[in-house]
This record gives sequence, C-alpha cells and structure tokens, in this order.
Amino acid sequence: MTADIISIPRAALHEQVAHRLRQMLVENRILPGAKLNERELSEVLKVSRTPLREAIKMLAAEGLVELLPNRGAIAVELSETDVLNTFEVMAGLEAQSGELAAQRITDAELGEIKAMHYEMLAAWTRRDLPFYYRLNAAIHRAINAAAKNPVLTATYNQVNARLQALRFRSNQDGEKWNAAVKEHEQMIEALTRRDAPAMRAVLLAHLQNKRDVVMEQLRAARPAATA
Amino acid sequence: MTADIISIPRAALHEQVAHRLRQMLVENRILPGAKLNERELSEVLKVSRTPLREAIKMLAAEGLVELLPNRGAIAVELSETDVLNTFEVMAGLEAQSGELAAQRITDAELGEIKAMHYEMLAAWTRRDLPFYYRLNAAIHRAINAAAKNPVLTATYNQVNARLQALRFRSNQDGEKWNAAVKEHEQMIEALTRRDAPAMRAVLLAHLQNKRDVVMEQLRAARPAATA
DNA sequence: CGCTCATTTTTTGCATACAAAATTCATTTG
DNA sequence: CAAATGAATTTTGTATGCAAAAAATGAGCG
Repeated sequence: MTADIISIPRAALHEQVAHRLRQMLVENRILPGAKLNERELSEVLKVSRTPLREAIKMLAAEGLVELLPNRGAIAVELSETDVLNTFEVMAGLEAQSGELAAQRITDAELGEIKAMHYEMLAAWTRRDLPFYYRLNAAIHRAINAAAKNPVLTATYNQVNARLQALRFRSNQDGEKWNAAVKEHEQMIEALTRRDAPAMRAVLLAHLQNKRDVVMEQLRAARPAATA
Repeated sequence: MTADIISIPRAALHEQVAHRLRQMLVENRILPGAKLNERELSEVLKVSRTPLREAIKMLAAEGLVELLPNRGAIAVELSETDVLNTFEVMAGLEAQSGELAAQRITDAELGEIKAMHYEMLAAWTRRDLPFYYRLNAAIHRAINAAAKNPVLTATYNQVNARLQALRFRSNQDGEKWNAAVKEHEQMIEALTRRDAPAMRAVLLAHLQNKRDVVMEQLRAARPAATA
C-alpha cells in the first residue's frame, strides 16, 4: 500500500486551454472585440481544434467570449451600460460577502486581513500601485472567503472576471485613492466589530466609487459611444 | 428586394443540444449523480459526440454538471450545505432584483405583475399547485425583468437553474403556502409604493421560507446524509 | 474610379477515426 | 468461496477529415 503518490493526473487538455485563454482575455492579450481564430490559437497553444473549441464554449458560458453563429467567437466587448450593470451586480455580491464575512469570520482570518491591510497601507504610502492592487485584490478575496459560501465565491469570481479585462493599471487620482483607503479602514473596523450592516454599507459605497473610477477612465480611453 | 424572410439561421447544433440537456437536467429526466454517457446521449439526441461534448462543457461552466477527468460528466448532486449556500446566494440576488425593481418598474410592468398576482391567488384558492407554481415563477421573472439589469438576470437564471432540479412538485403544507401568498401580497404593496428597502426585506424573508420548505422536503426525501 | 457579382480561399461546424484510460468480466489462486 | 489478476470491452479524450458557410479576392461594368 504505497500512498498513491503518482496521481497528479494532469488536468484535462480542455481545462488547461480554458485556463490559458481566460488568462489571455483577462490580461488583455486578446483585446475586446477581437476574433478568436481557431487555427491560429490551436497553433499557438499546440493543441488540436477539438479541445480548443470545448474550452471556448466554456468561456462563452462564463460570459468571457461571445459566440457568433457560423462566425466563431470574439472576446466580449462591454458597452458602458454593460459595465454599469456588471458593477451593480458586483456591488450586490460584494455587499453580501461582507455581510456574511462579518457574521462568520474567525479571529485568525481577521488577523490575516488586518496584516494585509497594513501592507497595503505601506504600498499606498510608497505610491506602489501594482503592489497596492495585488493586496487590494487579496483582501477582497479574503473577505469573500470569510463568508464561507463557495457558491457565492464562484458567482463572484465569474462576474468579476468580465471586469478584470478593463481594470486599467493607470493611476487613479489621489483623492479617489485616499477615499478607497479610508473605506478599507472602515471595512476593517466593521469586521472587527462583527457589524454586518456596516460592512454592507461600506462595501456598497466602495464599489460605487470603484465603478466611478473605472467609468471615468473608460470614458477617457474611448471617446464616447454609448450602447 | 424581398424582405429576408428565410433567415431563421437555426441555432447552432451545440446550442440546441445544450438547451435540451439543460431541460432534461432541470426536469430531472437525468437524475442527480447520473452519468452522462456520450454514446447513449448522442444516439438519443441524434448528433455526433462533438457538439454533444461542447454542450456538456457549457453546462459544466454553468454548474449543472460536474466534469470528472477521464470519466466524463455527471449531473450535479447538491449536498445539503450546497443547497443552503445556493439559496443564500439566490436570496441576495432576489433581494437586489426587488430593490432595483422598486426603483425602476414602470406602471405597465406593475400592472402586469398585479394581474398575474390575482391569477395566482385564483390558482391558490383552487389548490391548483402546478398553475400556482407557473405563475409564481412568472412573477419572480417579471420582477427580475423590472430591475432592468441583464447581467443580474443572467446571473440569477444561472444560479436558479441548479435549484430547479430539486424543486419538487409535491404540495407544501398549507401554513407555509399561506405565508408565501401573504409575502407575495407584501411584495405587490412594496412595489406599488416603490419602496425598495421593503422589497429587499420581503424577498429576503420569502426566500428564507422557500429555503426552509425545500430543505424540509429534501430531508424527507433523503434519509439524512450531511455532506 | 467605384461598385457589383462571381470565384477562390479561408474558417467554422460537425462527423468520424484513433489512442488512452477506465470499467467489466472471466479466470485463477489462496 | 472471496479476492486478485489480467485480458476484453467500453468509454472518454484528442486529432483529423470533410462539408457548408463566411470572408477575401479580383474581374467586369457602369
């Protein structure tokens, strides 16, 4: 009875392909609106078209690509109203995460979040935007995890993935950034007090501001074009 | 220039297959935990395995089936905690739908919902459970539509689909049924007053009760077995 | 010059073919 | 007779082939 060491059955090919495509989409290596050419992609990823097409179908179900009958798939291009609607849903999911986290978080989890919060403050003080972003995302993930609802986490991740593609690295203006940091401090306080309604309120406000920042940058990047 | 009548490009095969499979899963024609045999299904649906497999991958991304590496797919089997978690998310999505609907509903939409409500009361009075269920679902769909957020609607539908499979037709007990009807009346009132917080509160309570009913029937159907 | 329409080329969609893994089943052995 | 072993069968996973649809190209015409 050797412990079954050798397992690691290597994730199925279509899973790997889906993962890589997802990353390419989220990192804007495939631009919104761009066509996903099957022959081309199968050469780049070194797989046949069959698992590639299966992966594309999964991404379509996740809302990351759009399927055009007889014309393949394109990376989703969110209109302004799409972005607003998506943020609205995200706000609801974040608010619920926060609410549940306040009720269910353990002291250990809270401690870790506080630690990350201080690291984030350090990054903020140094104006180290990339590191700030990474910690910010990690904190939100940790709050979500503290809610202890895998269905909520999965739903949250899926909706969030669509927004990742347009989360610019560009520096948000100082005032908004300060506000975001202040909101984060309120979150920590609310969590410490296990105050669920406060968490909900803070996160709703936080996402509203995040939405405004993104919309502003979006309007600066694209001329106008409402859809 | 004849008006292009002949269009109707007939939805792609994998879409049709996905639709039919989704229905089979939701209607429990494929039981939870059952294996989806590709050869078998491709014979029943009269398509080759390729579009069938693409459809299965989509359903996996939607959370309706589970993919087991090298062992195909099985219809998802929700544990008790899965069901509780899913209801928790649904409650949040319904509450948000109601909140937004209260802010955005038109008089015409409200009128139609009221009409359906009265039809539902008729079905309730006659103890016509199937018709009651259909109207109930239609009302919730209409509220969701009145929120005017397609992203919310899509998310809602996707999460809800997983619960459909276990929404028994069996008659819920009279007391709970009366409570549900009363809640629906409160919903209509809140909508008429355009009272968003009230809508949120009513829908949260409504889904909590719905959850209790389902959990009770679930526990009656299955012996115990917590996962 | 620009436009239309036919022809070629490319690309998608579905079916089939083949390889690898899992399952089944019969056989053997303790 | 139970458990174990190993071949036969089934089933999944991936690649390839072929038909139909869309896009690109280019010739002809206004």
